[in-house]
Amino acid sequence: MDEKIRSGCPVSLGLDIFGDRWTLLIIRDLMFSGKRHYREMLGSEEHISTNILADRLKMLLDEGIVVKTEDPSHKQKAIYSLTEKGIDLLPILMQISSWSYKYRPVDEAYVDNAAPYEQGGDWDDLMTELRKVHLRPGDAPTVSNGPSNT
Amino acid sequence: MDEKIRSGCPVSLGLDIFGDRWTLLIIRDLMFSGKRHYREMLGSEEHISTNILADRLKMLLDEGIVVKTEDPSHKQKAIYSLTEKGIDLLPILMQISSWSYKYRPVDEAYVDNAAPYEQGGDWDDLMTELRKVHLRPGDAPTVSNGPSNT
DNA sequence: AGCAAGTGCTTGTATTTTGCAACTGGTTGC
DNA sequence: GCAACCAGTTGCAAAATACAAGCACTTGCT
Repeated sequence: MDEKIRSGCPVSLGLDIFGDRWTLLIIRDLMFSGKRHYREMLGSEEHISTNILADRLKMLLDEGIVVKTEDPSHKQKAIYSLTEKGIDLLPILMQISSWSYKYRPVDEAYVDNAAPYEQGGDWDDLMTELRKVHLRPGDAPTVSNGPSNT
Repeated sequence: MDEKIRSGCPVSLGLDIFGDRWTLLIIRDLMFSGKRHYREMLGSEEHISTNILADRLKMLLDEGIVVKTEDPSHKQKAIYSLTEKGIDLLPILMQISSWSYKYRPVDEAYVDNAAPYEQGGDWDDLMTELRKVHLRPGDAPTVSNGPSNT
């Protein structure tokens, strides 16, 4: 089930998916904070509501940006991972960060991390790293989420 | 008059401003479609509502991302221009486009334009061009809207 | 064996934002 | 002097969001 498409413009088509206050923060958690579980993302400092998080994760699964697997250590635990499509969102997050470092009051706690994310940075290394962590080959999703199930 | 800040994270700080369905489309209109007037933006194919457009333009003026000047040709006409801060959003739009070209059903009408926007493209030339068109030196905003920040 | 804490959510409700359509006060061209 | 155009504003319904509980389990501890 595709979300509503407003036009064939590439900017618009991107925003149709992640043009909201929360979606890219979930991606950020997966990419940079090493958060892989629902409760961890709930605990991020922006305090996303549990129903919104559930809704967005469902959408990201539907879109093939994220996959869900079982955690062997706990039958109720789910591990969320980025797909290649999700990892490819990194340059967008990087450019947003870059702009914010220039124009917004970024917290000092983040400034240390700023260097590697600077313009012309080595995103490729970072993406390679993300692929290693998220894209374990042969690791098909074990928690099926039939597109558009209830 | 700062909008609500959820955290000091650079991604979050960016989304606090343009993390919605419409704001970046307005920037796109100013950047790529040569639209400089209210009515022109209203006419874009995504059909933004007039109250939303008015609201977002007000916010963008407050944030110093856009400035408003009088159109000498018509006393009621206003010209909207990007500031440097606004022009610096170009890399974000480019990365969004790039991702959409790869993963979304971009309309054929846009595919011709795709080439110059490809990865590693020469955004600098485009930004130089935008500065020429939007940043006319000594052209201070003639319609004051009391920006409350830098 | 029993219980508290933890798991990914769902449900219900109040508040906020959005979408839609009509309308406003003024300007301009003919 | 009048229709078309200008940048918006206003009012209302619908949708999205935030907040707080609750649910059906599983796990670790005793």
